[in-house]
Amino acid sequence: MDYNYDEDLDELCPVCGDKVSGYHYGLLTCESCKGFFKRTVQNNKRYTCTENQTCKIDQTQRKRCPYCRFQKCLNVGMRLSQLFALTYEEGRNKFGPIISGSCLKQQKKALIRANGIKMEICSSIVQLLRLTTLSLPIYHNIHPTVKNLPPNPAPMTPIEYYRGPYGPPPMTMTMPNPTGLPATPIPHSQAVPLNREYPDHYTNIHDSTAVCIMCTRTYVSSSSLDIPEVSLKCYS
DNA sequence: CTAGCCTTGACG
DNA sequence: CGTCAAGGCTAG
Repeated sequence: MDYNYDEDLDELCPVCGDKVSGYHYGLLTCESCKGFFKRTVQNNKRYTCTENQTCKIDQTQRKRCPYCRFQKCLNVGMRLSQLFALTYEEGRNKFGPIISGSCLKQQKKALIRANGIKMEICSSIVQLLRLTTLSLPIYHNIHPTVKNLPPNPAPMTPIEYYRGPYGPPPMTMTMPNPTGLPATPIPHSQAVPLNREYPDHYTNIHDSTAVCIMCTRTYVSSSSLDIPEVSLKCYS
């Protein structure tokens, strides 16, 4: 439970409320939810909920309904790195250390300082920031199944979540870059705040707030949240 | 099956 | 070399 890679990670898992052990599949989660998400996707697990698919998931009850747990994993924003790896060269997720590392931690701390907001909202913003940094040409090459994620909280099975046009690839499969785009950062002129066209169904944030981490430009926001520009990275 | 610990590989 | 995240391993 207290296996911690980083003493700084004193926050709670957005899925079950356990102590986070680091960034896993796109956001700060605990070790158990990381493993659960891994097993679920890896083995194409199919769960069913014996209740109303609204089971409460917390540290003590997370074992009771894997269905609702997995839904919550998706709802809070857990994603395969594959989606992000598409934006860089193929192979291991190289996006993670850039977006998920100290950069985001710093961002989150700044958010908390600036706005006094808590973990749940932070996760949403973190997720929002991710989505807003994908360039449109690359976004179009993300598999439609992932792109057309159903509205929250529509249920989704692991296989639906993960299925590709040629059948489910193995977990460790690296996706070739279908665009032929160079494995280089995207110039900010091409970086489009995607949530304007494609609202993030999993964060419930549908305003037009968008921050381009490629150029530190903060787009007009209809949100009252003040997103600081700390740690925004410019690659151009 | 769950969850904690370990190993591996990428990156700065 | 240190850090980080993904995946492997295994005790319970």
